[in-house]
Amino acid sequence: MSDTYHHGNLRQALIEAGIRIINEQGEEQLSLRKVAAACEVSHAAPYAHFKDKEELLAAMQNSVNEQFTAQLQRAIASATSAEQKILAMGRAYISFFCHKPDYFTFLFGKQKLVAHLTMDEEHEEDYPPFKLLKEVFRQYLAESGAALPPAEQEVGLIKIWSSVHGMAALACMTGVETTIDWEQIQLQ
Amino acid sequence: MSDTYHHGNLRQALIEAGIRIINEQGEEQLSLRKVAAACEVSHAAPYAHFKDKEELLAAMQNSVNEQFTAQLQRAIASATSAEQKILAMGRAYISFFCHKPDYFTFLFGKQKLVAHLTMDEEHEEDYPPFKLLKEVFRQYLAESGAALPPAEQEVGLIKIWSSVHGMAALACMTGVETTIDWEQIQLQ
DNA sequence: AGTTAATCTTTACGCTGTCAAGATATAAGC
DNA sequence: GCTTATATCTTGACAGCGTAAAGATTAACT
Repeated sequence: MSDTYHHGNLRQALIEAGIRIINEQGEEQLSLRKVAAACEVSHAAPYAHFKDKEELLAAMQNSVNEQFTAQLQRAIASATSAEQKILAMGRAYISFFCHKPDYFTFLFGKQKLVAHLTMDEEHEEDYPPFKLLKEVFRQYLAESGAALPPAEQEVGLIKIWSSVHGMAALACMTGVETTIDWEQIQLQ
Repeated sequence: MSDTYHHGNLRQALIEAGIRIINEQGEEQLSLRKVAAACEVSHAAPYAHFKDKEELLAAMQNSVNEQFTAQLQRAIASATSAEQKILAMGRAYISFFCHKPDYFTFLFGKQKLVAHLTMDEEHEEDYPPFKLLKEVFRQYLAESGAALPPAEQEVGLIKIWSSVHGMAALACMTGVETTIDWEQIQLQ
């Protein structure tokens, strides 16, 4: 009878409503029923699009990860040398979470990252931001000319990601992102 | 009537049962009612000792943090020079979470760390592991003799903590703690 | 037009955190 | 020693949660 029995694009609306709730009320306040209500839909409607609450959360994380990856890509594109690309990417990585600290816990809170910490192969299923770093680091190795043994290459890769991710974590956990200019801290 | 109407030390028992549940079933499976049941006590009994679920969680985190800090202190005590103390502490930091990855999310999942990232003052309320690092880093600066300007000291402090914490995060998130010997990776 | 599949609603269930009221054990005061 | 008070624990209740089943509504296809 009603002209809006079908929502039209409920799946996407649920994802966006969920992200909005996280930004406005925090992740702890997020519930399937609230997300459904925000879309003006019954509390069981989401089950037509997601088998689980977990599956909705995964879709939301995918969406946020796309924003994150896009920001990293823009930073890389804006730099010329491979070394500058790495530094720009690190700054963008930290900057992203300084502006949205809630996203840090949301993306990394329940561990599930796939990342082969080796330089030898390509792994399609690797976490996209990590794949980006690996690409740029490969360029850096080629550009610098030094033929490092594989073990040292992997250590270098881990060191860069660790310090960048660690700085983002510290900024978000300590809440001092406003008093310290993290992006200005030299990475190497 | 019953000889065990009063538990004796329910508060501590609840804390330990909660930590046990996290280790055996994961943090997501933890509920106040399960913790109470594990202590063979009614579901509302915890409210005589904790105003909230959050307050019980905070007490559990305190307990885990004490184990963590104790391990760091042992590592520091086992080294001679300040430089070795820093390296030993970093390895212990990473080692702690490699052996208990669930503790990483549990301790750092909901951001709340207090840490004044400056070298000039003492702050009693700072996160204990951070206070330890600050102490040892101060020793290191004195030992190395180089009189760095305060800004560079603080950057050094942040860099060390970031890379160590970041490595622990990566180890826990990627689940490769078994294939990579994180403790062997040189920190500096 | 009639069938099928996708989408959404309604209803129901068990689990959760929390509160209020009452029961019971310990401690304190006389 | 008895009473009183306080801390501790139980019972019962409530709203909110995730989820499943059954039915209603719409869209798509033949």
